[in-house]
Amino acid sequence: MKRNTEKYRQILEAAIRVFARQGFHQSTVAQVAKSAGVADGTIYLYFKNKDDILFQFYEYKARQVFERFRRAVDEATHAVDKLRNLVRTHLSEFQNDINMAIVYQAETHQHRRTTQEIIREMSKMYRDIVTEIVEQGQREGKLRPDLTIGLVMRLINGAVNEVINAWIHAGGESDLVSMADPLVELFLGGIGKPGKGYPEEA
Amino acid sequence: MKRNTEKYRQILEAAIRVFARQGFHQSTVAQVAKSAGVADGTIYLYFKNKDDILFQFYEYKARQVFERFRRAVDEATHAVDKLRNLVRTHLSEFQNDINMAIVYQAETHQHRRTTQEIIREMSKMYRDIVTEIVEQGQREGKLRPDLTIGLVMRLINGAVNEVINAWIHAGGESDLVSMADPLVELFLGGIGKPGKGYPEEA
Amino acid sequence: MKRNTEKYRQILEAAIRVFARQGFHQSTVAQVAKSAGVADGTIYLYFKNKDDILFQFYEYKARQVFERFRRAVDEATHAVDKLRNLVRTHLSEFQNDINMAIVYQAETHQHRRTTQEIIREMSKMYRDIVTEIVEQGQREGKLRPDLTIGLVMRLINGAVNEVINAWIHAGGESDLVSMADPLVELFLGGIGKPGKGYPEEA
Amino acid sequence: MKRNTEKYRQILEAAIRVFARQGFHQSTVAQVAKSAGVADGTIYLYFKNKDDILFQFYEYKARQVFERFRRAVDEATHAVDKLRNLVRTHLSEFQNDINMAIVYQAETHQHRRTTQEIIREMSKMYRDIVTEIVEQGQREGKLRPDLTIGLVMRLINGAVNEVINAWIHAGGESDLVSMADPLVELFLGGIGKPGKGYPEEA
DNA sequence: GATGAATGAGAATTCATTCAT
DNA sequence: AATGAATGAATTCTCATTCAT
Repeated sequence: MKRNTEKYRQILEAAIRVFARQGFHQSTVAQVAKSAGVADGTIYLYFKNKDDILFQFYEYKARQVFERFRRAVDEATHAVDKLRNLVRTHLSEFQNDINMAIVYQAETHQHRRTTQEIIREMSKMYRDIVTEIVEQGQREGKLRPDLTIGLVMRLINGAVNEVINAWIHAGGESDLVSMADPLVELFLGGIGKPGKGYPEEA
Repeated sequence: MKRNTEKYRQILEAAIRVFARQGFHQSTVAQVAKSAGVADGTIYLYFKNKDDILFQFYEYKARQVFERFRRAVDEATHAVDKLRNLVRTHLSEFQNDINMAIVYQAETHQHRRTTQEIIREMSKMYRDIVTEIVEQGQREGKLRPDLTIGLVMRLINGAVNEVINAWIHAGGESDLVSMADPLVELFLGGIGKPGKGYPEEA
Repeated sequence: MKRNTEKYRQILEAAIRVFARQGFHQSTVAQVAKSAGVADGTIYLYFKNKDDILFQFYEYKARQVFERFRRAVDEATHAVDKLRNLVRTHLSEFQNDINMAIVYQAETHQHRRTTQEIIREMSKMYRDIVTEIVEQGQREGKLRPDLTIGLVMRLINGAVNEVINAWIHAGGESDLVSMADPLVELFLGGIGKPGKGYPEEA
Repeated sequence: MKRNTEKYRQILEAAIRVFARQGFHQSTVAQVAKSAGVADGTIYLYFKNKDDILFQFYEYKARQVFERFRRAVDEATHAVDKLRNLVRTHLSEFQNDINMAIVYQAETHQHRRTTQEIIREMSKMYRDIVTEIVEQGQREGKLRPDLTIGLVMRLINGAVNEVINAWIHAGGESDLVSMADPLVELFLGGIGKPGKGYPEEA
């Protein structure tokens, strides 16, 4: 069960390619093997079973992505810049690897026992980042003081995910990253006309 | 292939129950039959095949829900109230039928040929509603004039979906509808502190 | 289990139609019922089960045909005329009812327990007719005295069946009966050139 | 989908055995697998599906037989000897492999889409052989000059098939090949008494 | 380590037959 | 007698997984 070998990576990438095209369930181990250029049995030298491939996808690919979110956020000083970095990185990472994006979006909502734990962990990572940004932003006086962290996280993550989904559905052609700044402005300012009672009175 | 009979409804509800618990793919027709209290073969008197059950779920259940969104929105006069009704109804419909919610959230991201068309149709319905709200809100001077409809739709739909997902993951115990107003306020006012440069200058 | 009623005949005819188009096995009882304009369950008021429909086909249709062979043969006085009548009637009966012809030719070679007995019986009828013709023909000095009855029967029946098969394969358009006299001449005279050593020396 | 392997042959032979005993339709893939001593799934490594087994039977077994007809005919110089070789080989090939004989006779009259093409092809092969024999025989002055090829082919093929069928029904015990020469004499001389008006005047 | 042939459990689906109405 | 909805046994086929080479 060697990880970090060239063949491990080769199989995992092939799997993501195949899963992206057909969905995890519609894909067969034989297809993954063929796409990876190895024999069917070889898969089992690197992965416990088919489910484990998906698990490793989260463990090895998705986790990496989330760690880059962390790093991107850390590169900024102010909360609003951190937020901008978060959204930008989120979009650019998914744009850079559309197969990863497709698999992530499609399989994350299936309540699989195998992946439940790690998905929860990544969700927590995201929440931690947003929490940090919100609290710092409030200290900096840049964000409203009455925010519910959980709700803000859902607002941000939900909207970004939805933008990614739309991009996938459209074929992944357009420039996803260019949506980052408009999105952030929307997060910050909302859709209500300023000075019209929303939401200063809240 | 009788629709609208008692047995049809009975099987469809059973299927949703089973799919919600195990996911569509992990569920067998035999399980659905057992849960519906009918013989395996009976399923095929009402549904073309297993995929057709999922299709009918969208056609018969989800479509109904989206039509209720439409009606709820139509009951309000002003754009902001329409938005509030949309979000409230969205949350309350899903809260009222958690199995429907689970199946909808889990299966909508799978790019199944069978369901693609109807999902796209519902997505369009949603976009039409948001478009109407935004345009009216702008005419009323309540919403910012520089909004990109697509982005606003993703903001709203994405955030609401994410809230629903979190609720599902938490076991569906809490009161989902109570999140409606806070969410709407967030949409309208954003998270930025008013008067701090976001986004009045835009 | 009423026979000889109008509905019995109606179902049997429908069955033959359906079996002719699709083969016995590929046909479903539901298709037969539909083609007969009755409910599925009604079939079982007239036939024990699906196999019984095929059995009744032989019992009621094919047997009738073979009895007409008998009668046609009896109408002639001389052996050669009897033979001619046999072949003519054989061809004309099958030409008159192509569905019967198709089902008979297709299903007779399947060694079904249900139909074995009656097929054997009809085979015996045929052999009796041929035996009679041959023996009479020999007494009349018109047929060679050294014939093996079994072989003659196979020659005649086999050739006639083959002609019918070819006709079916060709779509049943051409005039089958017109092959009768040429066939009989072939039976009588063979394909060898007379006086060239065949088969007088044998 | 490896052909020409030992296991391929093993499964095909087992299938023919099972089909001969029960008929193609009455046989299950599981029975074939068991009879071949392999697992059910193994069948599908060598055959596309159940129908393909029957197709391969024609492609690999029956075609071989027909090619032996060709070769046997080519070994003779004179038309009548060619005819004799054809009939002898036909009977001896079927006698040598009674299971093949049973399956061939039983399934050839079912108008299956899968096998239609190859059966037609073999039928054409047979017709070509007969045509060649007849034309050569006429040139040699040994066969009547007024023969209809199609009819002659049906006479020969039909009679031979009928002889084979009778042999199968009788349990395949008797010596089939010994019927060859009597059959050929019958073909050549017919059943009519020479000099009695059949068919010298034609 | 790598292979890929073989396995056999498991699932979808069909359809002859029954039986309450 | 007639119906046709319901049944569930039976069958084909798939595919994750194993293991001898």
